[in-house]
Amino acid sequence: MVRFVRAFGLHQPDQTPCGQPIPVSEAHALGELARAGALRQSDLTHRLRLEKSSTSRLVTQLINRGWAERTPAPDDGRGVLVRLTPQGLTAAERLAEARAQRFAGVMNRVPESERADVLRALTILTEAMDEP
Amino acid sequence: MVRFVRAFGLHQPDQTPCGQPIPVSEAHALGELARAGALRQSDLTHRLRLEKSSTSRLVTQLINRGWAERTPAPDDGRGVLVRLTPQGLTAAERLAEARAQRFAGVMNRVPESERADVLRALTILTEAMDEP
DNA sequence: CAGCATGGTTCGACCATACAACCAGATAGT
DNA sequence: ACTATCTGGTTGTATGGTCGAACCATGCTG
Repeated sequence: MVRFVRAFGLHQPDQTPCGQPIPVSEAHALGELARAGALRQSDLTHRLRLEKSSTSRLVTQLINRGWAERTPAPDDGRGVLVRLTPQGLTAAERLAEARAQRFAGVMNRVPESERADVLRALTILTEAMDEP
Repeated sequence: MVRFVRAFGLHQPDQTPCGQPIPVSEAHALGELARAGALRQSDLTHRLRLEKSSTSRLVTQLINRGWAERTPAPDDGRGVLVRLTPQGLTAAERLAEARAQRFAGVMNRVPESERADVLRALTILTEAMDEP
C-alpha cells in the first residue's frame, strides 16, 4: 500500500497524480460536482469524507477560481447548493481527460491479459473499504 | 481512484489510514527504515519520492520522537545514515500490526474467491506505476 | 415556545511538500 | 594540485490540506 501511494504520487498535495497543476482536493471536488451536476455542500462533505469546515473552505477556493457558485438550497433555508460554472465544467473535463491519459499509461504497462482483472479488483477493493 | 483514496482515508495527513495516531509520512518512513535496517538519507528520499529537504525534516521529526538517530555515513563524509532506535523499532512493529489488522478487515469484506486476485492485481498495479 | 439538531463559516493548530539559497565534502578536468 | 562542478544535507519561505471548537442561523420536536 505504501509503495502504491508513493508511486502514484498521492503524497503531493498541490498537484494531481495525473500531472494537472491543481490541488488534489479541488480536483476531487470538481469530479464529484461534475458527476452530480449540483450538490448540497453537506453532500459534498460526505462524498469527500471531509469535515464540514474543510468543505466550506474548499468550495470557497473553487469559487475564487470561478469554477463554482453557491446558491441557497431550494428546500432548506440553511443549506447551500454548489454548482459548477461553465468554466468549472470545462476544467472538470480537462481533468477527466488527464486522468484518463494517466490511467491509460499505467494500464499500458500492465500485461494485456491482466487488465480486466486489475480493474475488477480495484472496484471490489474500493467497495470493500467503503462501508466500515 | 478518487473513491478509493477517500474511502481509504488517505486524505488525512495526521493519522494513518489504519487508525494509528501518527502522521502518515512518519509512518511511511518508519516502514522503510524498519525494512531496510538503516538507510542513507538520500536513499530514503528516493524511496519515499520526496525532495531532500522534506526528508531532512521528516527524519528530524522521527528523531524528536526518539525513534531514529543520525550517524555519519561510513563511506561518504557528506552523507548521513538514519537508523531506528529500539523504540523506533517497536513503534514500527506496532504500526505493522495495525496495518495488518486494517487490511484483514478490508479483505474480510472481499468475497473469499476474489481475495487472491485482488492482492495480485494490487501488486501488478503498483509495479506498473513504479517506473515511468 | 423552549430545547435540541443540522448546515455553514471562521479561527487556530498541525502536518506535508516543494523550491531556493547555502554549506560542506567529493570528483573530474586541465 | 587547483579549480569547477556535482552531490548530500539543512534551513527558510510559501502553498496546500485537514481537523476541532466556537459561533450563527435555520429547522424540528415535544
